[in-house]
Amino acid sequence: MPTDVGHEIADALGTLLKRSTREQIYRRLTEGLGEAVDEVTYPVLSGLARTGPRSAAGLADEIGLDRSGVTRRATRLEEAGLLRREPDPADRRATLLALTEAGRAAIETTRQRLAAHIEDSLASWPPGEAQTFARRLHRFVNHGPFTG
Amino acid sequence: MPTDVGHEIADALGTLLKRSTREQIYRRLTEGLGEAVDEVTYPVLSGLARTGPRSAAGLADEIGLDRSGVTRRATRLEEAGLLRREPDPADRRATLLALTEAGRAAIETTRQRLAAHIEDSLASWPPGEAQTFARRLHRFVNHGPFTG
DNA sequence: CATATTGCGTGCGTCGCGCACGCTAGACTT
DNA sequence: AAGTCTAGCGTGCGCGACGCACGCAATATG
Repeated sequence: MPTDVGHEIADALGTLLKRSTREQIYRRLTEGLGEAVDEVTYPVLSGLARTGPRSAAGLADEIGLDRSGVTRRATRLEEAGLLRREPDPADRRATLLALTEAGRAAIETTRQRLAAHIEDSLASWPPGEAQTFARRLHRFVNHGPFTG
Repeated sequence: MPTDVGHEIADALGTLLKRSTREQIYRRLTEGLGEAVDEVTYPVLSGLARTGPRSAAGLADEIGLDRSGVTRRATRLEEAGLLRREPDPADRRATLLALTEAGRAAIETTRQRLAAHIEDSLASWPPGEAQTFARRLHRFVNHGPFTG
């Protein structure tokens, strides 16, 4: 029960990033999406859903992976019918990665399900606290100690 | 910019668990500890610091890893002088994993440094908000949607 | 005393990753 | 216009981490 803010957050992060916790979260994140979607491929789908069709290099930058990794994941997702490669009309060497309808539907469904699960679990919190927490967490993750 | 609590938290978690973010956090978590300590071995040290000397099996359970993994990490840390194996006086097949003084010092130093970094980054938050956030985060991680 | 069980450590196969290379296509120089 | 340089993608290779299954030693059980 540290009264120290920094330590409390640090410990929470440690727990959150542990393999077991991480895999449990991802298992739920990818539940029912078929075996093509897992901890590794999820960020590809998620990234594409956020930004729309995109080159492999750009996507690699965003999810912090080597381009070769993106290529391989994309191939797996392509074979599963969740993603398609389309030639960039403006640049004939580039290939745009885009979600198929199935891909979009899959990730959207799971996002909904996960969000519902989280909200259920937070239903016992005092009213308003969950909203505040969500905003703070968002701020912490996107503009906090690890993102400059 | 979802007003939806569940989605906002889900997205934040997604970002947080991305490889790039994760590795950045761990890089800072293990900064200056020598190359024996990294994303993989850190939970071993952290777990031992929390619970004291412990059997490999028990530790494996806690950090959600196979026993073989714990064995290997322990060996690495042992060679680096951060951990020592001592026979369990009560059971001669068991080996207790315990931090050495160097191990304890190393992880303590880093915990301090990380906590300070986090607090620095949160210094611009309105007074009290950081404390509240830390408590909520702790609750979310340890008694939230993914820990029953 | 014989058998089953527990606890560790190790060999093996699998998987994900980064790096470096080759190939194609566009950009730039002269 | 031709030659060279750069950008973008995919693939082969080696590395490291992991889980599984086995063997060995020690304890529990009947």
